[in-house]
Amino acid sequence: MRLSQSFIPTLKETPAEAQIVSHRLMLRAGLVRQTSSGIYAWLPAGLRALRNIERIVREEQNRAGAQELLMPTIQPAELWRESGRYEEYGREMLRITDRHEREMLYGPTNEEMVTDLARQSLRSYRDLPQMFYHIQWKFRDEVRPRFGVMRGREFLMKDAYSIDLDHAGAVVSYRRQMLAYMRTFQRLGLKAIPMAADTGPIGGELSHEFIILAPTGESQVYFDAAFEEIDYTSDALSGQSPEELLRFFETMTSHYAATDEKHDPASWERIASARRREGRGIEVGHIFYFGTKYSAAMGFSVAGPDGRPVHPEMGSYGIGVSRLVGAVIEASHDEAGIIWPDSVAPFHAAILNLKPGDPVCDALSERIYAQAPGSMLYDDRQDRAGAKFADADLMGHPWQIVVGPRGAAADRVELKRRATGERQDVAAADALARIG
RNA sequence: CGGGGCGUGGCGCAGCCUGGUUAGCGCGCGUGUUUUGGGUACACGAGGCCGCCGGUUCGAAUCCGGCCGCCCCGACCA
Repeated sequence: MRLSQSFIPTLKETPAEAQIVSHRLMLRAGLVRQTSSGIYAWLPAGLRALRNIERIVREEQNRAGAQELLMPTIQPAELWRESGRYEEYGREMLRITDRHEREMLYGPTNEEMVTDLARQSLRSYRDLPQMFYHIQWKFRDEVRPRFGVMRGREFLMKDAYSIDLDHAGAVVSYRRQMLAYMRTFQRLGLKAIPMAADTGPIGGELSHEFIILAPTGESQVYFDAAFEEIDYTSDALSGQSPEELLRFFETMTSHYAATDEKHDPASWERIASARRREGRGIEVGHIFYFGTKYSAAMGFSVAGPDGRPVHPEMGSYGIGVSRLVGAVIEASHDEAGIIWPDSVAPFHAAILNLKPGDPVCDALSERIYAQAPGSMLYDDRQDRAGAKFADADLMGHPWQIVVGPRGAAADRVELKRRATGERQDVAAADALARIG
């Protein structure tokens, strides 16, 4: 993408409404613009980051055996009356009436709809297990939206649903999702900690929330260093047989991890002090096992092996995809701007042409850009070098390829790694190979 | 929902208390010159129904009332 022709409106000053660092940087780097309280438009660079996160979430869901589908944003109130949540959910649910006076709602989650789809077509225990997911916009009419996309009213969420014949099967599905979550967050460059959690309005008996570490997180968290040491993407964890999943789950739940509300100093003291870790955390995912809560309430049953009807055991698994864009920035930034992990960055590298109009600089910049126009942002603006450096740091590209008159004459460019600030002078021909 | 605050060119703000001539400053934007490896300097210029509606007044950005929007703290959440 050529910056001179792109809609990436960066800001030198911070808009007054933005309080936390990710919100400020998202506005300043031209990733999003607010259209109403808690509702945002995603601009080209922001959308690219959002799509990258979405892609990783999708790959890990597929790997976990979940099938992607896409359910609507608007749902009929009737379904929610069946489960009893239409009344329960309260003002947080955005209710809509269509022209025929039918009551509808903008979905805050999809348990009812999944159960309805399942009961229409799943009739036998032979049809189970099933695991579905979709990545769809949700709406929760928060009393007080804040923190930019981290706590918006409209947000993009991955929600998955497991349907198993019995408790044993449901627990395997639950563990499978837990592993997918750890892999997903690791690939996003985040340190994630699973913590036992309350089940809230979704209900159920087994639940974990996933907290990622960020210096500006909302809550204090305490955990065992073990969580930092496991490579969740390793082959050892790729088999996913029930036995392997059990071992994994036991590892996850055997180590201490708690938010400050549930922190137990006595247990904490029992951990070797060198292994104690604490920090600030942001919740980015939540998984629930809720058994037959919806299948029973909504009359979803399948024929069991003995011919008798059985209510399947279900679970649901959410990841706040749009929230993660903010969360990644909270976890990775400095005074100058965003520091994107390679896997999330809207652009892998920016080419900074320090002297546009100079035939040598232009030719060299164009030559590099032509090699990978899809993954690079070419700063071809008629602007001062300082402005380009500042914008590139703000936008957080993992790499900057600096093309200046001095180096270009010798066919050399400077590579800057955003995360470390490290610079190296390399032959132009080697530049792309060096940055992967 | 309880408590607090704010709406003035694209962004950040001043002016409002103590109504009165062309509504101001910085940044950004445009043109020209200048500068050329970390937001250059100078000059000229464009851009505003002062959130909306109503009231008071000879006169309202300024005073009064209502409405709308946005932000912060708290309770609540992916």
